[in-house]
Amino acid sequence: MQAVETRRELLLPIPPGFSLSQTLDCGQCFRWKVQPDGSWTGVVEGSVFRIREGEGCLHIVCLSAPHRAEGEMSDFFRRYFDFDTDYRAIKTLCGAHPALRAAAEFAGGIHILRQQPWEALCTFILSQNNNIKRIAGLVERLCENFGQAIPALDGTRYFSFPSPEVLAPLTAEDLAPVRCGFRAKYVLDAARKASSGEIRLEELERAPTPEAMERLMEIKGVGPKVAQCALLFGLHKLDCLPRDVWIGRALDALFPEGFPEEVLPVAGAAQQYLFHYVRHHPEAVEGGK
DNA sequence: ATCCAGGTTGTCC
DNA sequence: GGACAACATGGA
Repeated sequence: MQAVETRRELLLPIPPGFSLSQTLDCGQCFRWKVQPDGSWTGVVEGSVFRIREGEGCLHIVCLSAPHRAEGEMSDFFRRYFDFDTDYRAIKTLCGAHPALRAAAEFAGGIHILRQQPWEALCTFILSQNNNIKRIAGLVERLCENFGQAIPALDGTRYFSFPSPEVLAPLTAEDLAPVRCGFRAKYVLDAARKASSGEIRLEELERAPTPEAMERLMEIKGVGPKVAQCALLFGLHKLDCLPRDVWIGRALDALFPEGFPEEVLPVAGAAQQYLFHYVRHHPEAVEGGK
């Protein structure tokens, strides 16, 4: 089946196993909201979209002024949703390990999104020592206060994610309305280093993961976990295995001998299955509770 | 009221 | 090197 596209709408066939709701609600992104009818609305790279899954397709509507030319939306979303990566192969790798197999069976509809590097870095700086619900609130207020308003068809106010250049000159007091507490100074340091070119996020894609991590950790408030999240979700480095409290518990309980070596190259995806699984089955890693 | 959340920093040893 | 409190905020 082929993608069907007009200037504002797109019917995009989905690969087997993909799940829109799992992908948008697994803690890798914070700007998609589920609507009462089950569709999702969100802002990606300055445009507003509404998406629903059905009949083996993604039904995508652009609610803002289309930024892409005719025919370009399908390539854009194929890439955003990572439809060209073979997740079946990843799940086959996971299948050799009972715990990973269970996680992959439960959460195997997840794809690792290709988010903007700056947005991924910034949102995961805000994520530290925080819960997903509140992270989403911080991100929303950051965008409302410092992003650009985007006119949309549905009468709702949407905002772009603020660029490093917009944030760099601000002070921690300026960020008060975001209510992100001690994280404000971290966001500002990241914005300054990204906007000055001291750290060029896009160029880190070429660097090996350990080297890219070292660069990112030059930013105040960026440690190994946030760096790995920025690389996994913003630069699609699938070998990253960010270790938060949930994943830490899961790894301790399920892989005391260490994470299976043959899965390491795609540990980021496997990790995301695990994360989604233990969030819904905390008893599976009982002991840490 | 105390604990916890997709952690990191600064300060002790 | 490792251990540990402190850090803002808000929900359970």
